[in-house]
Parts: sequence; C-alpha cells; structure tokens
Amino acid sequence: MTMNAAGGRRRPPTIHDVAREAGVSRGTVSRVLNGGHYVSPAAQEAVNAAIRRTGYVVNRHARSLITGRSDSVGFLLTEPQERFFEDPNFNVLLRGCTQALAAHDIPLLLMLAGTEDERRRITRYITAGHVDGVLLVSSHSGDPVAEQLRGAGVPLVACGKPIGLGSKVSYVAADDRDGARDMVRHLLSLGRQRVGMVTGPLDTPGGVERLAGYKEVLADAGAAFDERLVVSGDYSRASGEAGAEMLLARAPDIDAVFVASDLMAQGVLAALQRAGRRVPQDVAVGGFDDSPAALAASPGLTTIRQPWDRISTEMVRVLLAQIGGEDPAAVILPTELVKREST
Amino acid sequence: MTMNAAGGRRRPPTIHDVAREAGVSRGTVSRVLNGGHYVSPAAQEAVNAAIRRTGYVVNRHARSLITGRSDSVGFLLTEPQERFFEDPNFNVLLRGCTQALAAHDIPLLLMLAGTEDERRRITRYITAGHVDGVLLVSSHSGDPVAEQLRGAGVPLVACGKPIGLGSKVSYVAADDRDGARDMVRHLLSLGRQRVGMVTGPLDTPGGVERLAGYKEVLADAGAAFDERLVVSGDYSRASGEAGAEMLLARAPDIDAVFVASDLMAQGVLAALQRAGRRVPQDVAVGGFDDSPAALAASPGLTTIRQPWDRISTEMVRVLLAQIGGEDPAAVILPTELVKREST
DNA sequence: TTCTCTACTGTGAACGCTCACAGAAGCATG
DNA sequence: CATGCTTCTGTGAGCGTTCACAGTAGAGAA
Repeated sequence: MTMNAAGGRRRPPTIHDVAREAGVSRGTVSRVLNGGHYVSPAAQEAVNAAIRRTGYVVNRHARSLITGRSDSVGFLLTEPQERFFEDPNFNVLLRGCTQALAAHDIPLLLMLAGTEDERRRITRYITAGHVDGVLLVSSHSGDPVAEQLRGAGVPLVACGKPIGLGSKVSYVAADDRDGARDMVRHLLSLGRQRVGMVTGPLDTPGGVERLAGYKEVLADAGAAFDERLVVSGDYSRASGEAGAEMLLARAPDIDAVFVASDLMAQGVLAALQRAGRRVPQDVAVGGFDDSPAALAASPGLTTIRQPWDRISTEMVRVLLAQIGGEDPAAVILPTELVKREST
Repeated sequence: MTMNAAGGRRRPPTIHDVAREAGVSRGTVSRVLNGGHYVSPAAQEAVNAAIRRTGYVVNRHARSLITGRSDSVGFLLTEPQERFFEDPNFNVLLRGCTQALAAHDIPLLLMLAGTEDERRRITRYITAGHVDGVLLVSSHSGDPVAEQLRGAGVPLVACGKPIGLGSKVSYVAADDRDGARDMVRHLLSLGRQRVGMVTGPLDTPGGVERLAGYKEVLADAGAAFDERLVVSGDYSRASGEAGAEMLLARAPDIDAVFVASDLMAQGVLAALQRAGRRVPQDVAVGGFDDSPAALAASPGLTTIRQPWDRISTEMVRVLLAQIGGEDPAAVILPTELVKREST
C-alpha cells in the first residue's frame, strides 16, 4: 500500500482520486475537508474512509492559491540577535509558539531580520501575503518593521509591550510592574531598610515598568525615593557587576538589591562577593526572569518568573483571533515570585 | 503609490499586470523571473522596470502548484528537547541555517517532533511534499523519522553522523575524533602522565568518536590503555560531577581529564575543587564544544570548538545540492583547540 | 531564392483546490 | 397540487503561475 519506489516520488493522490474512490464529487470531499457542514453522515464516512485508504493529504499550495490565505505564520525576530537569540527564554518562547501553532496545523516560518537588507526582504515577503500573520519579538522602540507591517494591515502580535507604536497593535506581556512590586514587597518583608535597584534599559517597556513597580512599593511603604539607590543597566552581566559596584560606593549601607534581570543579578552577586558582602545575610538580592541563570547562580537566585509558556500560547491565540478578523488585543499575564537562597 | 487603505488589503499585482505594464506577454515575464534566459535585453529591462513600478512579488503558491516544489525547507528536531533545544549551540545552528537559506530566498519551517503524535503529523506533512527537504537534528540511533523520510525519498541532511542508518543519508559533522586527538595531545604536551576521560553516551557517534581519539593518542604515545581512567557520562553536568568522583576514587594520581562536553566539564571542575584539587596545577581539564558553559566556568575551560556556523552553512549547501538532484554526501569539518585557564 | 539555425516571443493548457451556483430530494404547509 | 424551506450534492469557473509548443524574425549558408 505504501510501497515507495526508490527512484522517483509517486504523484500523490488528489482530491479527485479521493472523490472517485468514495463515489462522490470533488465538492463533497472539499466540504468534508473543511469542517463537514452540509454533508450527509454517509458521505462523510465514505470520504474519510477514502482519505485513509489513499493516504491523501491536502495540497496546501492549491488551497492557498484560491483562498488567498497561506495557513502559515511568521516568527519574526528583529531584536539585535546578541541580546535575544542567545537568551534561553527565547527558546522557550519559540518552542511554545511552534507547538501552539502545530495544534492548529499551522507551520511556523522563522525569520531573522538582522541587517537592513534582511529587513527589507522579509518585509516584502510578509506584505506579499506569504504568511497570514506575524509573531514579533522586538523590544526596541519604534521598530520600523512593526510599523510597516501594521500599516500594510498584516495581523501582528508582539511579545512585550511595544514602545512608540499606536494602540492598534496587539501584544502579550508579563506584568512587569506587578512582578517588580512583588519582589520589592518581598525584600521589605524580610526587614530590609535600604533596598537598591539595578534597572534594565529605560528605553524598553520592561525597564520602565520594573522601575515603576519598585518606586510604587517604596512610596507605599512611606520611604522617600533615594536616587542614589538606583542605577541603570542594560541586562548584561557586566552591567550588573558595574551597577553593584556603583551602588556600594554611593550607599554602603545597602541591605537589599532588586535587579531587573537574572543575568545582571549574576554580576551583582559576583561584585557583592568580591566586596566581602555575604548574600543573603548582609545583602539580599532579587532578580527577574527566572532564567536558567537564576538556578546556576550561587547562591540560588530569588527571582520573578515570567510565564513564558503561557506567553507563547497567548500570542498564538491572539494572533489567530486577529487573522480571523477580531480586533487587536493586549494581554497581560501574571508573574510569580520564586524564592531561593539569595533572599 | 504604496498607499494602503486601512480596511482591506488590496489585491496584489499579478504576473499579468506586470506583462501589460511592460508590454510583453506572461511568458516573457516568467522567463525574466526565472533566470532571464532567452530574453532580449530590451524586454528584460522593461520587465524589471514594470516589476519595480508595480511592486510585484511572485505568488509562491501558484508557482509551487505547478512546479511541484515548495521552495521551502524544514528544520526538524526529533531530539528529546531537554537535551538539545536548550543547548546554546542549537541556537547558533538554527540561526545559521535560517540565514544560509535566506540567502537563497528559501523560508525555513521549524518542526518539533516531541511526542509520537507530533512525529506522525510531521512525517505526513513532509512526505506530502510540503517542504523540499529536511535539515535534521537527531543524534539518537535508529531514528524512525529519519528512516521513514529517507524511504520516502525526501532529501535529508543530518547534523552529526547518524547511527544505524544506511550510508545513503547525508550528514555534516565536526571531526570528533580529530578534535579529541588534539585535546589529548595538548594535555600530554603539558607533561601530564595520567590522563583520564569522561566520555559522552556511547550510543551516539560523538561519544564513540571522541573516545576513539583519546585511545589513539594514548596508544601512539606508548601508554597502555587503562580502563580505570575512563568513565562514561551522558553530557549532563551531574554526570560530569559523578564521573570525576569516580575517577578520583579509582585513580587518585590522575593529573588531567579530557571531558567529552563542556557541560560535563563544569561538573568535573566542581567535583575536583570539592576534592581539594587545584585546576590546572594538580589536574588539567579539557572540554569539548566551546559552548558558553566553557567561558562561564571558572577557571575558563580549555576546549575543542565545534564550527557550528560552518556546520549550518554546509548543511544547507548539501541539502540544496541534494534537492537539485545530486547524490547524498558526508562532510566532516575540522575542529579547533581553544586554550584557556583550565590547562 | 530557399533552407536551416538561433534567438526570442506569445498562447493555451495545466497544476489541485475552493467557491458560487444550480439543482435534487425530502418534508411540511398553504 | 403548488409552494416554500432545509439539507445535501455536483459542476464549472478560476486562483497565478510555469511549461510545452508553435511561431516569428533575422542571420548566415547553400
């Protein structure tokens, strides 16, 4: 039945073959394939049997040609690849999206727009309708690709709240502000008095929101905002190290640090240990992300888990809804405090 | 010219529009699109101008429908995802393949076959001709997917030498044996007398070859093979730790260890330090992979770099050649010794 | 002139599918 | 008996491209 000649691939069965085999017309087979409405149970059965017998698989190109849909989705990374592509969270996101799409039988096309040339080529590809929608990973503000795609009416869902784009773009993000609040509250609940912070880059929504959460909780606790306690980093390990050194110099009495990413927190831990401060006895350290870096750190890093698995499934859900004609939507997902040894 | 109504996407220009605009026939436009043979310079010029003016982009579905090609390639991961998808090298490989394919204007479809269901779905998808070929990442022996695809005549290139498949399957791999030889020679050149090894899993080609290289060099050096000096691991950090402990117990006079992966080497370093051995003074440690783990280790890990960027471009080259009708080919790429502080 | 060869061009006919439409059959209602 | 409604089925057209084929024009040779 499935004998395959070694030489050339056999011409695969078409909808016509199935129709003949089942004793019905092409139209009926097509209707069964597309949900089975207005098809008698008998015909339904006969068609399904014929499909099994012939090993028929729909020719997506022929279908797409007439429907105008491609039934595929692009996963577009415009981020500088050093920052994101090597982030383990990115893998979780990519895997989650792939699997969520697979459940709908929709293939994922991976698109990396590093150079200007690639940007142009990919934009062209997308706006030409070769994908039905785009899952976008791009946190830097005013991304030209995102604007172009939105302008061309391409369904689009961003990972993280895009800065500087109109409100008409969908996005799925973790609740950065609330996560930051949780962490700072946790540090205060341990009796810490002088809580410093190493922020992320302040031209990204995550950077801004996490700082805002920190400020809110301190204000609620009745503490005046002390700008000596805040330094800004760029999510890199090195910037965490530098940030911690600066904090120690400006406020030697510091007894806790909230760091806006786990990788930076690794740097903070190194700098603290070098300065002879014990963690968590002298200084408690809280990170953000719950990346593998948090587990690898010593001591194990207390951090805020971003729900990457849910982010991916939500991105897919929102995108498919938008492809189906619904309006853009924003989804904010809750974070979770993960306690380890560093606090 | 490019004004896009907010509401619905405009019907994109077809080859027909271009032909009318250029004052030639569809056939001529098609010929220009496909390499421009048998087209007069004047027509060539007119068509290109018309394409620019109209913003025409070929409809790949229509093309695929008639050519039978999809002009796309699948990137298939059948590996248990814990082992590979979280390996940073995987990212380098995936990125390299995506970019190499992009240079040929070929999209990459990401396919993850974790469960049995996914396997079946993906196999069906591929054998139905929805992709022209497959880049396969799968190191465990006798992968049923690989066999099925080869049996169906799907062009296929594996990353790493597949075990148990006939010789008819293409693959691209680093020269594991030679890399291992380099490392062991390096350890001997430092004057080390008792060189142990922690191997990878011996049901993978990498595991087998690296062990073979180790044995060869020791034999060449006139040392009898001492099986107490060899323990086997599974590429995990924990197995490196356990392996080192076993080595120390069986051969306390050991003064160097060749570890078949950087992650395991991290475990080895931890175990050695816990046992009070200084690295590299008392025991020199060499890894394999040159993954980020090698840099993150302390002391920095001397290791064998696998040329992941070249592996990806070669995989794409071999796959495209095979799609073009050439015979399967095997490519072995040289590795490189990277010296750091651990030796 | 006539023939052949090369370089180029245009024209149907497909590729496999979905969609709109027309029509048939069954059943209830007037 | 006609009429209308619902449920189901078959048919032709067409999506945008490539491909095979036929045909034209011009150059060179017989």
